[in-house]
Amino acid sequence: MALEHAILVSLLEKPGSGYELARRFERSIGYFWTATHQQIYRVLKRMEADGRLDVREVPQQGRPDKKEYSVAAPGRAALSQWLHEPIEPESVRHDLAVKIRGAAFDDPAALIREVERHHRAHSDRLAHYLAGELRDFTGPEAPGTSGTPGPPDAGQELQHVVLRGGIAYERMTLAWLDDVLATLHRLGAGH
Amino acid sequence: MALEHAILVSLLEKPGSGYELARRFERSIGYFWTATHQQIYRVLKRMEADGRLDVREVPQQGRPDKKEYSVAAPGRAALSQWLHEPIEPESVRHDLAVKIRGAAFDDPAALIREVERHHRAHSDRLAHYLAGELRDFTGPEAPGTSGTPGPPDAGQELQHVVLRGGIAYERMTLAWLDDVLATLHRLGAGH
DNA sequence: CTTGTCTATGAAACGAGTTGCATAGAAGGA
DNA sequence: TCCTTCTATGCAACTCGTTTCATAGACAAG
Repeated sequence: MALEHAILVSLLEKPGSGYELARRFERSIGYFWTATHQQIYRVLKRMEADGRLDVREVPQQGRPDKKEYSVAAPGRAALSQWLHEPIEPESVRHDLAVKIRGAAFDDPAALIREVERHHRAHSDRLAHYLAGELRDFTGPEAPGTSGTPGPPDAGQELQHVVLRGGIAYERMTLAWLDDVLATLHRLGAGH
Repeated sequence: MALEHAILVSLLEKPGSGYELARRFERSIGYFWTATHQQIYRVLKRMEADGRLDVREVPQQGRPDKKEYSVAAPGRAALSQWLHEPIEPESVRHDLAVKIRGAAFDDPAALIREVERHHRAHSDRLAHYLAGELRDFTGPEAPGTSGTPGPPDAGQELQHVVLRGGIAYERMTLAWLDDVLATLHRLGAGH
C-alpha cells in the first residue's frame, strides 16, 4: 500500500499530473521508491474515486491537456494515520546476491563483467545524488550565506537526510562490489 | 522470476522440503531474498511440473512425512542460463524514507519512536550476521589454523562475501538512522 | 514526407507477493 | 485435559507490479 503514501507525499510537496509523477519517480522520489506510469495512473484513479485526491483539468498549449492532482483532506488524514502506524523494517530483495551464491555452481569468473556493470551503475547514481545535494542543499544552508535566517525548513532538512541515506547506500554498495570483484578474481586465479 | 532462482541455489546448496526452504528464507537466503511458505510451495509445485526439480517422499518418525526436493538437470541449466543474463541493478523500496519525507507534513518528532524501533531491529540483525560470520567463516579460514590446506572452497568464499555485504548494509543503515534521529531531534528542538 | 521523440493517458493480461484460512499428528507445559 | 508450539502442506482471494499494446497531437531532424 505504500505507493499510495509515496504519491500523497509527492503531491503534498507539489501537485502534478500522472505523467509528472511518473517522472518524479524516475528522479527524487524514485531514489527510494520505484513505480511505472501504469501503476501510477491506476492508483491515481482509485485514490480519486476514494476521495483522497482532487483533480483539475488543465488545458495546455503545444501539448496535450493534463489532469493535475492534489491532495484532498481525506488523503492528508490517511497519510497522517499511516505515519503514526509502525511499519516492518524492509525486507531486502537483492538479485545480485542470489547470482553470487549461484555462481558457486557455475563459473564464478563469468560474473565479473556483470558485477562491473553494476559497479558502473551505482557509480553513476552516486554522482547523480552528489550533484543533487550540491544543487539543492548546499546553497541556502551553507552557514554565513543564508538567505533564509532562522531555522531551516523542516521539509528541506528531511529531504536532505533521505538523500544522505541514498548517498551512504551507494558508497557502501560500491565498496562491497569492490570486495565482490576481489573475491571473484581470487577464485578465478586459484582456478 | 528470481524466487525460482533463489530456490534453485538453495536446493543446490542442500536439497530439502518446502518447509525447510521456508525456514532458510528466514535465515541465510532470507538475508537478501524473502519469501513466505505460500510462495515457496506454489513455486515448488510449478517447478516440479516443469521438470526442473525432482521430488522424493521421505517418511519420518515423530513428525509428518515430507517431500524432499532436489534440482534436476533442466533446473541446473535454467539457473546457469539466468546467471549469464544481465540483470538490472535493484530498485530500492524503502518505506521509512517515504515516512521521513512525509513527516514534513505531520509531526516530525512523532517519528522518533519508529526510527528507534528500526534502529533496534537493524542492530539485532547485525549482531546475528556477525555471530553467523564468526561461526561459519572464521574457523577453517583463519590463517595458520587451516584444517583444509590449499584454496578454500568457492561456495564458502561466495557465501562469505554475500554475508559481508549484509554486514556492511546493516552498519551503513545504523549510521544513517543515527543521522535521521539527530535530524529529527534538531527539528523538534527548534520547534 | 516519414521517422522518431516528447508529452499525456489508458486497457488488458499476466506474474509476483500477501493474508487469511484449513488440516493434522506429535510434543510439552499449565 | 487443554492449550500452545512445532513440523508439514496446501487452497482461495486479493492486491501489487510488470509488460505489452494503443492512442494522439506537437515538434524536430533527415
